[in-house]
Amino acid sequence: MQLTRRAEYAIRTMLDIASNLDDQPLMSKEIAARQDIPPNFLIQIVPELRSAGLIHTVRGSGGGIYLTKKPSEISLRYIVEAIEGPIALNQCLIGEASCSRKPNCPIHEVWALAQRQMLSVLEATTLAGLVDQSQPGKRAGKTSTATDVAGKINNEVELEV
Amino acid sequence: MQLTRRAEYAIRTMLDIASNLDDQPLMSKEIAARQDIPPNFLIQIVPELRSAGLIHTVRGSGGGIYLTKKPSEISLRYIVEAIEGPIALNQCLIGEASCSRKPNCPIHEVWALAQRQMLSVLEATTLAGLVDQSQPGKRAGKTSTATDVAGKINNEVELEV
DNA sequence: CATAAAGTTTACCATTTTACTTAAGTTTAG
DNA sequence: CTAAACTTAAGTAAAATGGTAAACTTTATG
Repeated sequence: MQLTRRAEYAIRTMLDIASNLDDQPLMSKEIAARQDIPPNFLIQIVPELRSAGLIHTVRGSGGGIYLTKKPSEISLRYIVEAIEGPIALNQCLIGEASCSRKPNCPIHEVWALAQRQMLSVLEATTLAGLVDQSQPGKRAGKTSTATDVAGKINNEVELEV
Repeated sequence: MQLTRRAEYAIRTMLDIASNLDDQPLMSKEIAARQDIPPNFLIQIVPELRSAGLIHTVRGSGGGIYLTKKPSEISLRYIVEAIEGPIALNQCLIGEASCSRKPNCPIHEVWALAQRQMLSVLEATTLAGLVDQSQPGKRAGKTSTATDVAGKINNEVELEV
């Protein structure tokens, strides 16, 4: 019931790159040092982010990592699922035919709702929003922070049961 | 990031007992058979529910299990935490001093919000509500189903960031 | 009072996941 | 050509997961 370290490190890495204002790619080692990530662990995570299409990597001297999309287009959910695969708070929420007790299992419905609530936060939160929150003052335009999301959730997020 | 089988089985067990209209205690074996739980696994889970104060157990012939509280007073969160310990979607949400990156870690804030959203569902859902949902027709008075909760979440649940 | 029914306790087990570490590549700028 | 940087593939110790099994205690009932 907990985020893995891999995924947490992936989020920190993405956030570190998004916070980088220069155009030159960032080295994995630098990111690891800044974000308290075991460097040899991070170089294992980087290829996964690349396979998921979240980053580009440049090999060789002077190489490094940069984002493939704008920070405002990358949600936390997307990063987590790139590392851990689809989020499912209960086994019965995996795929369609994964629970023999459906239909009419009230337990299933509750977890489905709990998961939608959680995902709505992870989807509404983008790297751009997180950068704004850690770098106030520099905030520019339409991004989304946890505080913003908290206000929105109760008004705008669609809920269906 | 997923509920353990232990906790899922614990929920089914509690729901099975709450659905029982007789006054006599239910046998662990019967519950296991009805709820698709490996019987030898369930007899390991039952003592944990007892230690947590959720059920009373009666030993010896004619013994069995019954609830210590009214189904309307037992939330899903309570059952899950009885088995798995406190829920924490991210390591940094465990206790107080568990994250060296606080304060001002935007990642922490997002997970805290996501967790509150999830917990609000698990707290608002009681065994009584679940019983109602699986046994329509017999519904009596003020209980809470997933559908009800979905309606409530956006209006009544307190959110602070 | 014997016995079977029921929960209790403890120990064990195989498999998978987690969080890393290590080492031998490959690519590319300079 | 060589050092910087990512790539690939193993390996590994510890913990969690999902069970199974066996010996034990308590209690109703005949």
